[in-house]
Amino acid sequence: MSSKRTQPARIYWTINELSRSYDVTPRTLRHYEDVGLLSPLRKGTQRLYRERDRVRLQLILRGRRLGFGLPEIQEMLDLYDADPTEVTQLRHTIRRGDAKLQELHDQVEELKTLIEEITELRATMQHRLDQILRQED
Amino acid sequence: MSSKRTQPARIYWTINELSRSYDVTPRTLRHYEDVGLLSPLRKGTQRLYRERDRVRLQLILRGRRLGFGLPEIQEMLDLYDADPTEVTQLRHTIRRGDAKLQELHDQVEELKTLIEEITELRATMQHRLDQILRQED
DNA sequence: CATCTAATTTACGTTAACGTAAATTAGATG
DNA sequence: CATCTAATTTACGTTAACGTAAATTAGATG
Repeated sequence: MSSKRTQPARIYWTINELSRSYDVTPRTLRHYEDVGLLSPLRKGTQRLYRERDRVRLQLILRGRRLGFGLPEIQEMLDLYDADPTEVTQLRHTIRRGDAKLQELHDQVEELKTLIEEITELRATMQHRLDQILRQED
Repeated sequence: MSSKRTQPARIYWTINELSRSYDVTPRTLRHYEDVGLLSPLRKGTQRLYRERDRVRLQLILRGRRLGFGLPEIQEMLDLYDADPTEVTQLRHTIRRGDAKLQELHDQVEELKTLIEEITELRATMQHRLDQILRQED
């Protein structure tokens, strides 16, 4: 098992640094904070994002690419925040994790079905194309 | 190869019949028509949905479950409407189908990664829970 | 101290995907 | 013909996820 706890190259990022490296606007980062997805530190009035915020942002953006809404992304991020000393919390969080996993598996299945259908459609069109081109000779 | 062209049980559905069987409101069906996703016949002023509209509606609703927007769903539906006698159209549609397939494959990969992460998180929480319960004895 | 620059807050604007209410119409039925 | 019922159109409303503009602030620099 490879050890975790590798030193991150940096400790703090400003809003502009973080927004540039993930190709989002500062406004987007502030919005994610407004709805509770991120919670950077403050140095006076300025936001300071830590490694934790960076990781969360990556999860958020992947969630968006996958078509999830921010509330649903929130639910998934919450899974990472269960107090590991509280039996009740652990039990509940495991249950919700299982439910989410079920949904995600279903979604993979639907995506695969869609891929199959388009693949078959593609093949049909290719055959038609080949037929036409052969007739032209 | 099983023959296609099975007789559908019915030929026409009204907007209420269709909306009930797919658990959407009539307004939703009208909206999909407004944006060009469906195009039912008219008997006077009344809409008549055919088998084709039913199939399209299924594709639309699956697209929505997968998190796609209506314009993106439109693109995918367009793949089914290429004129199979036009070489140029076939070529273009095959290309766009391939591009879409690439995106869908990427999306499956991201989903699988997400599933793996949550699965591992679940395992970690289960271990913590087991530890705590053992200590209580 | 004056001037930049990066960041901030406030607040109104926009797009997508319908919801909802109101007024109208077309057949079916007694 | 009167009355229902299922549909229709019109048009304004709502939520999500930010965009955008304006006014303000906090350090950094000459």
